[in-house]
Amino acid sequence: MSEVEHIVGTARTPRDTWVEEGLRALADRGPDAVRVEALAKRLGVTKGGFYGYFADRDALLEAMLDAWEQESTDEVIDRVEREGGDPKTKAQRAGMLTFSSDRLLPIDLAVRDWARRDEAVAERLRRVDNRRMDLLREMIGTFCSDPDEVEARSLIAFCVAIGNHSLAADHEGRTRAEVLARAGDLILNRTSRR
Amino acid sequence: MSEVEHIVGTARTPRDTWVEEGLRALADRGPDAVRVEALAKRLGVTKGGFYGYFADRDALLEAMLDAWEQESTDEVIDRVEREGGDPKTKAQRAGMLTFSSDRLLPIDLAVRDWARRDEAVAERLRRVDNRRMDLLREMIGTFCSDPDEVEARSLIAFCVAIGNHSLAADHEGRTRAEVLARAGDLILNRTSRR
DNA sequence: TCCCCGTTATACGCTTACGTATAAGATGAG
DNA sequence: CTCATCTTATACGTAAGCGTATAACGGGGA
Repeated sequence: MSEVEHIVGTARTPRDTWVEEGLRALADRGPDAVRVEALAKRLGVTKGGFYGYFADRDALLEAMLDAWEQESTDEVIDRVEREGGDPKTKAQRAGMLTFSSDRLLPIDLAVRDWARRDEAVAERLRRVDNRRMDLLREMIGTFCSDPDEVEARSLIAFCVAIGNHSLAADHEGRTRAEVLARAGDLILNRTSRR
Repeated sequence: MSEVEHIVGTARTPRDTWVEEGLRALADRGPDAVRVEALAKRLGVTKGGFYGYFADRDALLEAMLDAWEQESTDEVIDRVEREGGDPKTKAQRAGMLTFSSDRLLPIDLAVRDWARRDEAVAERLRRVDNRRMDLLREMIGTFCSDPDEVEARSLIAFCVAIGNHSLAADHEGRTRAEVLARAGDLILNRTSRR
C-alpha cells in the first residue's frame, strides 16, 4: 500500500474533508477554533476517524497551512498564467482570485493574524506574500520606472488590498467600493508627477 | 459606599490590574488567551479576587475594550490637541501615539481581528476608526481640495498604517522603513497631478 | 457468502478553565 | 488591641477538549 493512498477501506470522511472543515473553522473563528471534536460534530461524525489521518491536532494545522499555501500561490498563479494577458490584467486577476474570493480571503486574514503569534506561520506567509508582491511589482513596473517608487506603490497596493478588510471606518456618504475605486486610480494608474 | 469605589479594603490586585494584564494577553495571543486563571498566575495571585470586580470573563473583556477605546481616542486626541500644531503635525503625532506605540499597536491589531468575529467589538472599532479618519481627512485636506481624493488618500494612509504590520513580504534589499518613507511621500505630500 | 481490514463509534483518563462557596488573611477604624 | 470588612486562597462541581484503546461496522475480494 502506498503511503499517500488511504483510499482502500472506503472512508466516509477522507483526509481532505478534515482539512477543508478545518480551514472553514479557521476562516470563521481563528486558529483556536480549530478543534477536533468540533469539526467532527460539524461533519456529522465523531473524532474516531480523525486520528487515522493525523497524529494530532497540530498535524491538521500543518496540513491546513499546506493546503492554503498551495492554493494561494501555485493554483492562483497557474490559473493567471494560463489565461494570459498583460501584467496589469494578470495582477488584477490574481488580486480578484485571492482578495475577492469568499473562500480565500477570510482564510488569508486569519492566517495573517495567526502569523503574528507563530513564527512558522509567519514564514509561510512571507513566502506567499513575496510571490504576490512580485506580481504587483511587475504590473506597476509597466508604468513607473523608478524602482523605489515601484516598491512603494506595490506596498501601498498590497496594504490597501488587505487593510481595507480590517478597517471599520465610514466614508461620509460614499461607499467603501467608491473610495476604493478612487484609491486604485491613485495607486495603479500612470501618473504625471513632477 | 459608592458604586465606583472599591478602594476601601486595600486591594493587592485592584480592578485595573486585571484589565491591564488582560490587555497584555490580548495583545500577545488574542482574545482567546484572555483566561482568568492564566492572568491570575501571571499576577502572582489566584482568581479569588477576580470575581469581586467582574461578574464573569465577559465583563473583563468589556472592561478591556472600554479601556482600549478610551485610551485610543480621548487620551490620544486630548494629548494631540494640547500640544497643538498644524493639522499635519497633529495627524502625524496621533499616528505616532497609536501606530508606533509598543503598547497600543498590538492591542489595535488584536482588536481588529477580533472585530471580524464579534459585532459589538466591530461597533467599537468603527467609532475609533472614524475618529482617526477625521484626523487624516483634516490633514490631507490641507493640501488636497477634491473631497473624493481626500477620502481616497485617507483610506490609503490608514490601510498602510495598519496593513503594513500584517504584511510579510520583503523588499529586495530595501528595509520596510525605507519603503514606508517613500510610500508616505506619495500619499501625504502635496502633489502636482494633472 | 464470508472474511479481512480500514473506518468509525464509544468509552476512558487526563488536563484546563469557568464560576461558586467558604475559610483564611490583612487592613483601617475605633 | 480588636473587630468589621474587604480581599485572597482553597476546594469543589461542571464542561470542553485532547489523545488512546477497543469494539462495532461495512464494503470489496476470495
